[in-house]
This record gives sequence, C-alpha cells and structure tokens, in this order.
Amino acid sequence: MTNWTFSSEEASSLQQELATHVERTTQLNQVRYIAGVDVHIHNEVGRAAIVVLDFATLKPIDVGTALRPVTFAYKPGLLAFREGPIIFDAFERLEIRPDLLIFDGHGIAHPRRLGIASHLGVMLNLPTIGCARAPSLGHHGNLSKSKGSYTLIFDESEVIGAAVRSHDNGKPLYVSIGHRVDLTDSIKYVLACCRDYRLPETTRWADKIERRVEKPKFK
DNA sequence: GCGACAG
DNA sequence: ATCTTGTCGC
Repeated sequence: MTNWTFSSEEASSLQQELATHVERTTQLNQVRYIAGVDVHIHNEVGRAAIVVLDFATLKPIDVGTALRPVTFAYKPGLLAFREGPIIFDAFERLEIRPDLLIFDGHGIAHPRRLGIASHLGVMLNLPTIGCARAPSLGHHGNLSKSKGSYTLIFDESEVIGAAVRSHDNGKPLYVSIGHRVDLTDSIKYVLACCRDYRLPETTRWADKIERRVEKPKFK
C-alpha cells in the first residue's frame, strides 16, 4: 500500500478512477481533533509530520512523523505519488485519530480533480481539505486585503476552490475541497486554524526547532 | 507548438 | 521546494 511504483500514465489514470470516489459535501459531526500534514524533502529524503490539534484550543496533542527516501520524482499534478507514501507512514504513528486533516497542497483544484488532499482523503477514508500556497488551475477575481476575505476560483464554469486571505495584507491561501467537506466548511476550518497566524514569526520559530523524527511527549 | 499544473 | 531584501502591521 505504501509501495507506489507507477508510471506517470498509470498514476494519471489511477487519479481518474479515485476521483470518482471524492465526496464534496460535508459529512462532519463534530471536529474535536484537526490535523495539519506536511512533507519536507531534501536530497530525495523525505520527512513527514502530521500534527493533531485539539480544535477548541488549537494546542497540539499528538504528532506522527516519518523519515524515508522518496522515489517518485515531482511532476505537476502527481504530488500525491511523491509525498503520499511517507504521509501514510506518519499517519500510522498517530495515537489520536483526527476528525479532519488539512494538507499542504490542493484538493479538487487539480486537473483530474484529485490533488493530494483528495487522494489521501479517499485512501484514508477521512475528511480532508486542500490548502496550497500557490494556485494551480482556474482563475479568480480580486479579493480584499483584509483577513477572512475570499473569492471563488473557477475552472471554466466549475467552482474548484477559493483564494483565501488568512491574514491582513498577506498572500492568499488556495483552499479547495479534499474529501467529505464542502467548500464553505473548508474555508471556515482553514481560517479557524489561522487564528493567530503570522508567517514571519512562524518561520523564525521554525528555524529554532531542531529537526527530529522522535515522537515528542505531550503528557 | 506553447503554456500551464501544488511540492 | 529553494533564496534575499525591503517594507509594513501590530
């Protein structure tokens, strides 16, 4: 399951098949635990982290990490095949199962409507949101500079996501449905997690944190 | 043929 | 993803 050895053509057709299983309506009861997912790759060695937060307080309560070489080269539209396997490794190390996961990448805002958030959402059978820092497909109008504003992204006549201002005067985030969440809720949960978001401060703190693959203790 | 299409 | 500098808001 985590040994993905596909050609680009096979990967692409698998996406078309999996895309038929994506559900674009919200099926969330209560979100008690929400998780952020990201992968860092250096010299073809990947490090993945899934941080589970208590949604009420946004305090971290669990983390799953993984370290392994990546094999699939990056190709636009096929990010899930590069980062997916190591994300599964990290997910298996979680002790607390999140109700909702936010990915660093697109959901249905994707050529075959199956970005990494949708792909992993279907495979994990969990609600997911795509939250990318750069747009992929589609076009959108202007959005105001104030935090919380957003504008829909269209591909032809289809709404595939929204450009969302997560903080005043900052670069927008590109939010899209991953799986089992509608766009309105996707935007809502992303903004809720950006409650005190400030990129420069986040970066400064991140620089001070020693990279580690051991599981921190929260108790 | 050219451009676009996360990380 | 990466790299660098300047600018602005709080």
